[in-house]
Amino acid sequence: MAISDVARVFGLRTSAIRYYEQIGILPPAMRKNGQRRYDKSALFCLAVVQRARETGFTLEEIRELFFGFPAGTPPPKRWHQLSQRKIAELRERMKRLQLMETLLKRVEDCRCDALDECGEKILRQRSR
Amino acid sequence: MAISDVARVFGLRTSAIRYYEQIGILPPAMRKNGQRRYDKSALFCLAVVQRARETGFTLEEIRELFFGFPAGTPPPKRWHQLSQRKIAELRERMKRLQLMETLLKRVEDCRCDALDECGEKILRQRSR
DNA sequence: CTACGACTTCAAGTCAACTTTAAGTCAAAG
DNA sequence: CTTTGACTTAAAGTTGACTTGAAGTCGTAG
Repeated sequence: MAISDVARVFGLRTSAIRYYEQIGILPPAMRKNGQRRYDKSALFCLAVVQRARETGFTLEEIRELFFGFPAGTPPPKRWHQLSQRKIAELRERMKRLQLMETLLKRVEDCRCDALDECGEKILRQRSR
Repeated sequence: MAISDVARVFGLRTSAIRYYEQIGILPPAMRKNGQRRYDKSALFCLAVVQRARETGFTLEEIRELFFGFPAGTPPPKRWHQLSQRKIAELRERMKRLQLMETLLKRVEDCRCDALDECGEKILRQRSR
């Protein structure tokens, strides 16, 4: 499989795939006339990367998933460890979104005649 | 009020305040010996900016809030219009977080012996 | 032979929202 | 007079995850 095919299958740009290889989260691809060719195990690897991205892991965390454990550490243990941190992070982000929602609703109650007045009210509220 | 006082009151760095001024979402501050001095109305303005940031608005959207409407447009109308877009965006982000949560939970069911196997399963699942 | 399309590398650019740095000004304190 | 500390500016750097651009290589079709 050529890089453009892989890109199509995974919905990625070829540049992204090269980038993943460059930063070392994909192993160097086999070459045919200097061009990358991908076999099943390369696809499996990329599938893991993509799933991890969808799950919210950063590329750095994905590197950790692959290389941050003693060789032979089983995947469940790896995933679990990374998940712990991620779930906490997720909760934080949920809270943040909920705060934003609350503030958005409060915005709808604005009856001010000028933006200065908004600022005044915000400061008054905050100092209490 | 000097810039450092304003920064302390608002929990911002002075550099952030200068930056806001630079990009035009804060009006040029009055000067005393070349140094910025802030009066009430400047504080009100910054309060609006900060509240909008907390609410999830980008600096670009805040610029819109201040300058993207015909002069004299009352704040409620301004806020409302921006809120509409933002609420939709918020829903998208919530959905994304919920997907991440789902995927995180699924990760916990991993029983694979090697990461390659994870990739294989992901691809099998996806093709169905 | 040449043109084409797809690939290659490496460096640099992009985005948002700031921060950091370098070099300079100023007023008050010692 | 000099030092100190807070301020000033403009420009460059930061972050993460890529993308884009320039310049070059390859195999194939005409």
